[in-house]
Amino acid sequence: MSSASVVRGPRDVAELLARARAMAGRTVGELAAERSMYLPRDMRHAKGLVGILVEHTLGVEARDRSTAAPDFEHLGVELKTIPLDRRGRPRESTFVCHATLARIAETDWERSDVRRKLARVLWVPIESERELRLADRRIGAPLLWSPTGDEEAALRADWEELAGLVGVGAIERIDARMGHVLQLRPKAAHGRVRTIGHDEDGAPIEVGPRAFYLRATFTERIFGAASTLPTSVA
DNA sequence: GATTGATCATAC
DNA sequence: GTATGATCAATC
Repeated sequence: MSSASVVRGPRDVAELLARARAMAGRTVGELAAERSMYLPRDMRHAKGLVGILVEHTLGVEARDRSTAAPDFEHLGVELKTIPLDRRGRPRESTFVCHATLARIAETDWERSDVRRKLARVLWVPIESERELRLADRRIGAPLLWSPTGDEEAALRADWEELAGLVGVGAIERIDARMGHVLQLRPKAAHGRVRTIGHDEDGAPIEVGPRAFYLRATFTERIFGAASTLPTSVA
């Protein structure tokens, strides 16, 4: 494999999986060196960097960002890295997608960005103990996942509750404690960012941008169900 | 220790 | 400025 070359997109899911499996056991430092990517010492300045690195390594191509299409659009597969602790449990919630507050009331679960993104996900675990240097973190075995019937029902219920509240102008009453598996949380470069929402009367109001996230308790079950870990979390 | 709200980097 | 890639850090 030549260094820093652009990786072409995988032809099919089998090729994508083969590439992902080939990454397993390698370190973030190795992958970064191949792609001539600089790794900051401080994780504070490296948020999202491993995600981009894995995208490039697997061949996610530049694409239209104006629609919420999955990373591998022609395969219908979304790529997500997920930080795991030494017990194999997710250390963080998982960003799903931006919430289009002004328009969310016009859609439904079936046509939602959340459902489209999560229809099929290639999870790439990253060994992520806090004290482990970024370059030394290893890539784990990938997992191609689609929601089970129960999982989709849970996602749908949360989405409908949250989107419903946004739709009736009650966004200010939503906080991250809502949602059993799916949350709506702030998502912005900094605290002064504002976007347009609507109040109860349909009048435009300025609110902080929000995004959908999967709770760690939800993603933990995904890995628990398929995991080869010696003990699952009772 | 887990969770919520805030924040950081990059592409366009 | 918006959206995607996430993790940090204050708080519970």
